[in-house]
Amino acid sequence: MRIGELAERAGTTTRTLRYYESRGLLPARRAENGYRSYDEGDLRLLQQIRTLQDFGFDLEETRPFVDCLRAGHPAGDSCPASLAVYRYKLAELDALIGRLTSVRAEVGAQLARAELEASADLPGGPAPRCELGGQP
Amino acid sequence: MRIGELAERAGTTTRTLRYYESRGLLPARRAENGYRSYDEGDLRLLQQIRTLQDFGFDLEETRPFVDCLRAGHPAGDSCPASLAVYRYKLAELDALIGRLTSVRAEVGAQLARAELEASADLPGGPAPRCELGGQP
DNA sequence: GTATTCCTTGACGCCGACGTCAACGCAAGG
DNA sequence: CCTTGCGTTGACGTCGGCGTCAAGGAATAC
Repeated sequence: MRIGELAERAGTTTRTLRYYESRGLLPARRAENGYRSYDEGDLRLLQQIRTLQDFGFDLEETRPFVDCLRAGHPAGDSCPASLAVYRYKLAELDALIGRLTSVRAEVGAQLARAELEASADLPGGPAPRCELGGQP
Repeated sequence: MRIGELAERAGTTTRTLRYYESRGLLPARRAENGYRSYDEGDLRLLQQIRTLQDFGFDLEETRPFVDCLRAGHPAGDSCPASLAVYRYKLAELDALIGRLTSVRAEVGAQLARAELEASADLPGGPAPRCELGGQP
């Protein structure tokens, strides 16, 4: 199959495939007329790349999976190098999620505080101050 | 104060300050010799920007806070536009954290599965299969 | 005077994963 | 023959937030 068909079947673009080839990730055989020629195996490699990309893996990080598949293994993650990337990625995700979660808490707190102060300034007077048994 | 001092006091670089000015975010007065001149108020503005940047806000998203401070309000988030950015950012953070969390779960599951399959292939035979009361 | 350190503007570099355009070749249908 | 629609390579553009020179002026120390 040619580049356009592969791109369409994988839900990507020809530009992307040429880019992968330029990175040495997905080299293509060539037909007599110079056209790139792909088979079903290439589609599988490409699907592996795309899946990991969707997970947010860097392109380089997909390489062990692709190599693993091309080495004849049943799955891209059947090789130790792939597992290492999984583990690294998990640690990275945990760190990122942790940071974002604490940022979310901070921002949420700031918003709550700012909203309080705003509602305390707007109406007629310092605030309703609710009906607490304080200083009358 | 001049640009170097402001940068140092804010823990950033002169390049960053010039960049902010080029974006119209933190314009500077000029001394007679052409040097940029800042005061304590500018430091406050800059600190506001840096805080939000550390939270992951885009530079443009800090603009309402800076404008708010410059308008004389006690805090950068004392204005409705700032609160709107807070809310937008919270939604964005929630969406991102959600995506990352589901990706983390996916990757974790893939790792577990791949590790299982690896350990089932390596040793002498299909697996130890533990000592369960099964088919002897 | 001169050495040092600050300041000025301008402009290119970087990063990743492509998008987009240019200018061309090749194959097939009418 | 001509058009249409694939393919080819090459090269520049994108985005954000600066880093990193380069070439020069200004203020201070000695």
